[in-house]
Amino acid sequence: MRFSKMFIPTLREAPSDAEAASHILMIRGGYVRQLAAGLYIFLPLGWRVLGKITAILKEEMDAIGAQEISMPVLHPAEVWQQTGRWTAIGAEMFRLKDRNDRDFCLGMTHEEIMTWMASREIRSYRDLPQTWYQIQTKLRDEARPKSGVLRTREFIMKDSYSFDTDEQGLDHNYRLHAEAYHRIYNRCGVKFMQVESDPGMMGGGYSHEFMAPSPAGEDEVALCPKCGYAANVELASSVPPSIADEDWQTEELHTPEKRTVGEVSRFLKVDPAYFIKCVLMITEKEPVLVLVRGDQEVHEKKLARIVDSHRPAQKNEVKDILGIEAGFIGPMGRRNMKIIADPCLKQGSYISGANRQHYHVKGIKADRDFFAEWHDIHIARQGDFCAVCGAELTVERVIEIGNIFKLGTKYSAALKAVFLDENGNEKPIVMGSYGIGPARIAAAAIEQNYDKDGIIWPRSLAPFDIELIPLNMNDTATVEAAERLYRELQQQHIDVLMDDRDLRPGVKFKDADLIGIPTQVILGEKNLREGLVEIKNRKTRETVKVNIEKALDTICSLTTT
RNA sequence: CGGGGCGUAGCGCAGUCCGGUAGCGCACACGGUUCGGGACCGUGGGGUCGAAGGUUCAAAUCCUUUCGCCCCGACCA
Repeated sequence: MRFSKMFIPTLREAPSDAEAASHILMIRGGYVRQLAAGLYIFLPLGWRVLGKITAILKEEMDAIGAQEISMPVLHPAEVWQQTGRWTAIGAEMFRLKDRNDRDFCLGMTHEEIMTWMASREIRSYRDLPQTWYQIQTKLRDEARPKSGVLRTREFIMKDSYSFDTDEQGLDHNYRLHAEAYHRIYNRCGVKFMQVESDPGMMGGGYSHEFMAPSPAGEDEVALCPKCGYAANVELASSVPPSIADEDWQTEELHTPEKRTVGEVSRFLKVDPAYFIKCVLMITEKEPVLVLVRGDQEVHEKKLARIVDSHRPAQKNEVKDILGIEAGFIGPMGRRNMKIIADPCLKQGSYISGANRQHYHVKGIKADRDFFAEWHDIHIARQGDFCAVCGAELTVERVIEIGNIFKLGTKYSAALKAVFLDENGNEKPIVMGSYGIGPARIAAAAIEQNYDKDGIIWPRSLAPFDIELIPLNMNDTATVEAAERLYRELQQQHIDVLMDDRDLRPGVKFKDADLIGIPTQVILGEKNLREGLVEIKNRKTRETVKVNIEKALDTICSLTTT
């Protein structure tokens, strides 16, 4: 490809509304343009990168026996109504009506439609197992699209779905997918880890996420360096650092106008870890008192798994329900109320609200002064200890680049996707679903590999294998040498971009670094007179001069390793 | 959905407080000099100042409404 013919609108300056490195560089490098919030156009370079990724996805999916198909993006409401997700999912689903006033939605994912297909055609255990996948557009009306291509309202996803007769079959397909994902990320050159995750709205009991470590990520994972425990902090269990047991007598303390743990802690000069943080939550059934240690915080998702939907009580609700202002509520004596407490409060003696205006109580002990249901509900933090082996956990920020779910029979039961087993018994198909976002892989690859001058693509994702840079387009010798090398490289099926623009060398160098093709071949007048060209590594900036006759071989050996 | 910020030429910005009819850099076009890390000189084109309404002799600037975009939070397969 000739640079002069290709649409590569590079930008000298970063757009003011971009923050993440991948966002800035994809725009500056002419890879993408934004149409509206969360809607991106992939320009030729960007589309080539996605093409590289989807090619890898197809190879690895095909290799585990998955079959590529393609499903509509426009879905009739009925199918989603049958699984209950038409109502379970809120504003995040794009909904519309056709001319006959029939309800439709735009597909956020394809469990429903895949299962619908299976329900129509799968009859017998002999038809199973099956794995179907597609690389296709999803639409979600995200509350907050952000970070360029990382969180968008429309995006391409590789989604596969496995159909099995039993749990063993599902286990097998789940494992095959996990292994394929490992190969995919390795081939794409992104650093990643597999962690336990919350299945959330997908339902089913078991799922993992694949995470690319990056400060630009939106998720956090807790990792144990010793035993390898790895989980999204949404569900990671951890043991907070223990505190010395204080043998306090129960006593009320006057704490005028001191309401938060921080305020009372400073006022009494006692570490926040010796407090019980006490929050009133309103659930559908009843108000619930939620307790964590003063230095910890409640994790909404962990709590949601126990009490379902809930919200913090308003100030006036606290007063109505507990009869005391929010700053002074405590667990003591609240026998006829549901209390959920974090297990780290079982031991020790604590300070909390006295249920009396401007007073706190010191010396509160579990199972004496209050009685609770014990659940891990605190947010796992750096410095907490592993619940499995006791080693110190680290917490890292990550980009979610894939997930795998064991769905079980949730969708097949709802949509009557059933088969007859060997004994003629009707059973629901056992399903799994598996997603990967190619644009997120591309963004993660950039977040993990860039410098001040631009992108540094892993070879497997780069839009071209090499960039040829003839410096002076007015020098016949340069142009002839470049054209010859260009032809020869193409004959070797090496993807080559030749910057044949009649521009100053500086501009070409800057653009080349920005675009980030891993190998640059520089043809300068002086070197050519000695029969030499330069081969430069974008990442290390190391340059070797080689004889032009040997350039082809050298480049070939670079691009194949 | 709550909080904050920003909408002025393709991009980055100034001008808004204090009203007087729009400017800078880059990019673009043409001419010339240049040519190994985003050159220089000259000439030139390009803007309903996000939109609507209002105040005023006069609005990018003041007031009201509205739309869009970004960031933080909530939410999120």
